[in-house]
Amino acid sequence: MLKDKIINLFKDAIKKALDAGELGQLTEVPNEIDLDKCKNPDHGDRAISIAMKLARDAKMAPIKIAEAIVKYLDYKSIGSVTVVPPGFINIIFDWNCLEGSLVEIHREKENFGYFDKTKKEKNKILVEYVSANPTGNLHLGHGRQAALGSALASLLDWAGYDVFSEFYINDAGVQIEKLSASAKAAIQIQEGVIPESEYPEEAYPLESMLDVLKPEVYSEKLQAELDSDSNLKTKVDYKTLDAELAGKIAKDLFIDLQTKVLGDMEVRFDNWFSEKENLHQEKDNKVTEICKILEDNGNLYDQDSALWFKAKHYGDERDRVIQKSQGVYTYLAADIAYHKNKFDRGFDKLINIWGGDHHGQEPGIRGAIKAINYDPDLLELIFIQMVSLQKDGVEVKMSKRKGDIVNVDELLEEVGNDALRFFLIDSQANNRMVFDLELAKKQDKDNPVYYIQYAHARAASILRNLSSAKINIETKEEEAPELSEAELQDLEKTIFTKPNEILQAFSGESVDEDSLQTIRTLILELIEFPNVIEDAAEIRAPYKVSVYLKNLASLFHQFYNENRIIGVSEELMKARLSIALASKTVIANALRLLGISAPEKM
RNA sequence: GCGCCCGUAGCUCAGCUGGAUAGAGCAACUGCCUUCUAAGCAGUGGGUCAAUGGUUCGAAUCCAUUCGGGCGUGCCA
Repeated sequence: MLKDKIINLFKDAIKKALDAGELGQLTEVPNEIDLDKCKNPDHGDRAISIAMKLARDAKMAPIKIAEAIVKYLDYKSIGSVTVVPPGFINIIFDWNCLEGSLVEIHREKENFGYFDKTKKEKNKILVEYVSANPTGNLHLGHGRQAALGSALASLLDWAGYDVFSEFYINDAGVQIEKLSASAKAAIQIQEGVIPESEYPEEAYPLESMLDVLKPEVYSEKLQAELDSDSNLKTKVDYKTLDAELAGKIAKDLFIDLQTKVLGDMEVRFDNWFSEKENLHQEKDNKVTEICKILEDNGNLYDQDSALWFKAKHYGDERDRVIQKSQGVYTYLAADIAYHKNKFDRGFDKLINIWGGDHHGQEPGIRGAIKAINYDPDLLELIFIQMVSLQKDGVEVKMSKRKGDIVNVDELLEEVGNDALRFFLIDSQANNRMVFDLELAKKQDKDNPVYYIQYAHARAASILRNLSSAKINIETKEEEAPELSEAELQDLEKTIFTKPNEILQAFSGESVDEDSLQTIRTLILELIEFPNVIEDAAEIRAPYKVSVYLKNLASLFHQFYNENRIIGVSEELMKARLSIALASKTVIANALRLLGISAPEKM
């Protein structure tokens, strides 16, 4: 990568300047040197501000440091540099250098930006996200977690991590009991056994139960259950319906529904981790085991006939109940067991994506991890704040209250996956966001998804048109295509591997300065892609990729408008084509990373 | 009350591990289609970076305090 090359050149220069004793009291080469973008293109392509940062330690004026560094800098292979007060070192790349980077994009194609996994140590990451209870459909909040979580998993994968994604199914405990009561009542209402007025108050919304518990579905499942259970051919008796069975059916239906909705969002997990099956087994119960470990460590105590974990000792604001007085374990107990299980599977890093309203649980789980002698620093929590929906200009707050839920599948149907994912990814996780329904539905330039996809489609259409025959408007005769199929196939070999020829075409033509600057800016942005991935992965921020894409698309449209490709000299055509195709490659890669389609035609 | 998060253009947001003149998109207004997709481009207007103080060569960015908003503060999950 060009960036690494430049940083290394600067490190070498600083080392030489140090050895020559020209950097004052500075004693060592800095570990980190940032390569900054220039806000003003007149300043150059990239800037280094290390001289200002070293000024304090060196006890020298920044500009003197910059001059000393440049004196030893071998910049010939990248271009030219200038030193500007108060101490910026500005870099202007020469064409060959930019061209070399373009060739790299063409060479790597769909792998451009994808980092080698063998180069990273300690790179096994588990990303757990969504983890909705199997007691209802997925609402917009889950949708944001799904979009961001899957985009993050993908981003980390691109950045060279070995990513494993997981959905924790919370299929044990009180919410399942509540689901059972809800499901039983919902079925009995539909069978006329009880009136709707008798639907329990402390139950999940009836409407959401009715969504999955349809007569033809539950009757078949109940009958199947009955048949497998006995040899008697009896009919289902809805009056004596077993709540647990009704709950199990509802749970399975909700898991199926969630799986389908997530699949429609291009969200797939490596593992669906069932709490019930993995932690609450009859034999070798992991939750009781965790309590025993905590007890042996002296981290538990009895009070009011409940078992308490000494969370306060580990930094929480108070102690937490782990087993209620009636003997039931709390959510925390299972969660500790789950985290122990994750650690025991040998990941180097655990990332949990939680709803922002769960942030109060962080000290508790961290404390517990410490209490069972695992390293809480390996656990990273990402909190995703609420999404509110804007409809007809009015903001409707999302909450779990009855009737106020907007489900992901409805949104998917309304705006499509590309727009849904993009909008949900395109903002920082720990900021609340507003989902503008009308904007997401728009299929025009106002909608950033279409704007980006359109850039890709435009690039694709150039390629298509190059190799297809044209009809002359005046003579109505068919003319030969610009490139034959064979030439098109050969494109990469013929125009993309000769670094000294591609961009020189521009200097031979009467290309105006603005157009050249557009091209420079576009190429610089294209080769920025791997850096964007690295930076975004580092701070776990997929939205950086979407922000990058919007900017890149804008630069491409600008380029497209200023530079015709078909109908110019062959030299110029190839030079421009190489840029258009590199753009197509990078846009496609970035969209793929985000789980959004890159259409060839729109 | 305490804890966490947020506050940048009318709206939605970038920029925040300190760097050069604070940027996009939408909305408003003005140009550009006989030429590769106008789902586009070019241009104009729009700011007390919530406020105050501090740190320093330099602060939207870091620190403190204040104000405003959200969430949390259960033997719920």
